[in-house]
Amino acid sequence: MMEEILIIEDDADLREILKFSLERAGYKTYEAESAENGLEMMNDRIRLILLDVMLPGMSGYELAGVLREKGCKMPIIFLTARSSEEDLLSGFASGGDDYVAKPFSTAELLARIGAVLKRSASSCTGLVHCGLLSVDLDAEKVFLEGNEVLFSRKEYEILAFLIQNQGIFFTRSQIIKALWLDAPFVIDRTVDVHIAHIRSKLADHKGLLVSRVGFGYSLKYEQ
Amino acid sequence: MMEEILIIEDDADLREILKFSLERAGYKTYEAESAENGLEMMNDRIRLILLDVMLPGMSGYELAGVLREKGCKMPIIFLTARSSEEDLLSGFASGGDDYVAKPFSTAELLARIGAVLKRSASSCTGLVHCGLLSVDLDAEKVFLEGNEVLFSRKEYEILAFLIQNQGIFFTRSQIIKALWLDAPFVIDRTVDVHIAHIRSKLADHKGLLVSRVGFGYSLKYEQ
DNA sequence: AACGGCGGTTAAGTTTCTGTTAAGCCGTTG
DNA sequence: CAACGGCTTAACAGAAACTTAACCGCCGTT
Repeated sequence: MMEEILIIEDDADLREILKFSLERAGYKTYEAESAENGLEMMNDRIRLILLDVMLPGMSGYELAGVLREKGCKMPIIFLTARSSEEDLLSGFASGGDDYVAKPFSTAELLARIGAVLKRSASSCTGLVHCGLLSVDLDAEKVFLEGNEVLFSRKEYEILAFLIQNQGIFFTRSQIIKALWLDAPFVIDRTVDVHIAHIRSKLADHKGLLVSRVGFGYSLKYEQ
Repeated sequence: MMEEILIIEDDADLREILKFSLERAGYKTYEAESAENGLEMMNDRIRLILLDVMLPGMSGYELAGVLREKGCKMPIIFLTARSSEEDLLSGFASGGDDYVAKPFSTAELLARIGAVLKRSASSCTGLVHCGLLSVDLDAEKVFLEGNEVLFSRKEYEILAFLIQNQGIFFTRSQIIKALWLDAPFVIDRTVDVHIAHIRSKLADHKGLLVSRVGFGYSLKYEQ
């Protein structure tokens, strides 16, 4: 599934560079040359807005304010020529998620986009999702395709830990340090066994719980 | 991943307003009504503390002192009545801290929070770039043009080492001394092989990883 | 033109890591 | 007391990674 990004930038050259870089990185892009134009192109498929602050007519900040007032929580990355503190402040004040000063490197921008998208993907409730797997951290329950699945305590703790840090790999030692607060002298293999049990309960979704030699285990929803 | 903020404020109304504003701005909040209470709620997920200076029992300043003594470097934003004690504050304001005088606007507070969080994040950011290559030192992930590329552990260690010392050449022996802490008797050629693997994964960006006779290997972004 | 030093690559052997099953231990429950 | 479930360790086959050795090619020197 391709992430869609709206670029709002009046400089045609920069817009073209952004479009090219983002599409090469696998994003689908929409382009607008003004805030008004961008507002029209808004739709709920768009996952992120790259927003120039200096635009003819309505400024980027104003647009951000309008969007937030409309209840639109989409993440915004502001592009600005000036790197003064004021810009940063007003960018955040209008609810922006990040801020990149021109000139910026493509790699930096891509990295920020990745970070912002990832951040916005994980929600703030006690319910955490990873594909068709959901964990209710408050009730300490696990659901697979909407049906509750029972896990033992240690299995649950590992699963909850991993799903709260999706996409990051943890070695057995790290998992033990994090979860075996009372008995930090447990053998690495103990984790393996719990992982095996978790996997068997994940049934058709074993693929969510991956391992990488030298890096450990991670819960990740791909594709 | 959502930023978590601890609010320590004894006025229930103000606490509620803060909670509401921060959560609307996308932060997760914890609330405490006293310094002692706040100390209990401390955990290392919390990225920022909003701390009233006038609290029943232990004051905000005292709490800050206790936290700093415990080696806790978390940024703190003090909330204080306008008239008083700015000298005292300015002494404290070193090291990522800030203060906001009551009454304050939500926008101002959010801006300050954003600035402080950004400052504390960028001061120790785990993201290092070299051209279109990025390495996330925290998540131990490598990105090429924004797409993740998988490296084995040794490959990753070498790449991370080189990108953190961009532009400097390291001989095979130096690399071995730095990275093979457990087995410093490894043959030089081992490094060559890992370098070859890394290069093949760098695809169109092999040019970033250069070698110089007699000097060794280096990661450098030119032009 | 032959040689030797050096870097790059490939292929193989060896080691380490992973997934799984089985079994022992312990506290709880009936 | 026996049965049970959960946690932990042990053991082993298969997979992945690491290391070594050997080979190829480049380049400067003789």
